Amino acid sequence: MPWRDGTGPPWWHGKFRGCGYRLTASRQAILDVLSKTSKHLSAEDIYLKVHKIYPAIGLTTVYRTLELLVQTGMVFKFDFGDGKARYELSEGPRSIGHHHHLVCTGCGRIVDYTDFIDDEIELLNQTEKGLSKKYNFKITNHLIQFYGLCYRCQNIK
Amino acid sequence: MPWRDGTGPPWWHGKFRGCGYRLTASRQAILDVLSKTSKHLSAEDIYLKVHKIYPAIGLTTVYRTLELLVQTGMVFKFDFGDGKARYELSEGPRSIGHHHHLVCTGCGRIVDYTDFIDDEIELLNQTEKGLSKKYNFKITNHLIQFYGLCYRCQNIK
DNA sequence: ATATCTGCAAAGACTTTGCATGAGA
DNA sequence: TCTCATGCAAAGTCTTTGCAGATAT
Repeated sequence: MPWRDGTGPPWWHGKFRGCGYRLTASRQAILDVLSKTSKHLSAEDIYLKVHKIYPAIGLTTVYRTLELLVQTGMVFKFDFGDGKARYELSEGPRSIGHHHHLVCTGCGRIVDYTDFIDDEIELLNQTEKGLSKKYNFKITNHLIQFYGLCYRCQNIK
Repeated sequence: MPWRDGTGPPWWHGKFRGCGYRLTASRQAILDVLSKTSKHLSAEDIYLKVHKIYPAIGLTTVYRTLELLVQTGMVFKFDFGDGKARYELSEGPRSIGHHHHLVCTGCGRIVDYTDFIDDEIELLNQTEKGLSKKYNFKITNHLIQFYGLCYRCQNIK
């Protein structure tokens, strides 16, 4: 199974092996799309993109694969309030690509920001530790979003 | 219009007047339920509760009212990943009742916590300020949730 | 070989919309 | 009075499920 960039098997292979799941062409293609994208894709977005490189795939498989990926923690599922779920490859809460979201409640525009991530992460670590202990949770992820009006939407009406 | 506890008109009256919306019995009843509840109600939960004190109401009105309340910022809408939206009376990000959520991805249980709110709020204020400036957003709210497994779900399987 | 995965079609769940009636200011 | 609000029923969207055939290991 050749990797198009010659860098060897993607990091997610181990994950699949370990869990006893099969790494099929569909799943490969979905992960491929997710790993190369500009984020915030809905299930249908993903379906359409994957369909181009792997036309045999069905929307059902996309949903089923995403569910699997979310459960194994490889993908994070977001809700920005527009009725459809969005998916992003999860690189772990402390990895380079980690970011939080700023959502415009007027037009739905989403800004990824990383500006304050360091301070935020530091605080989140503490909070996480405290919460784990107090409530006996094993915390795996967090979600931080700010809501407001973008420049355009502030000036409408 | 008598208030059952004799404390005078609820704080939301002004809100309605100011926006030109009518304060109808349905809306009153919905706000009433929201203001007295143990939180995290879905639209249907609210419908059922309101229906008891105001049987003429329809589910449609609940949805329409909630949309209105969310838009005016009086209510906050949450998604905990179980397919239905949840609603909470918003008391403002710095008010007494403000809390964040800890969500069990195993069983869906939700814990409200306030333990670390003060530190979190302080950081959030700074972040908010920075984001507002940099991205030209008028920020009105934020969402913080931690995800993980509760004690029970950690020990299953 | 065999347990897992997939596509299609149909069902399911939550939410929104159209329209005529009813109610607040 | 006149606009805004409501209920009912129907439609809309996103997502999940059933099942027979295909596939990975």
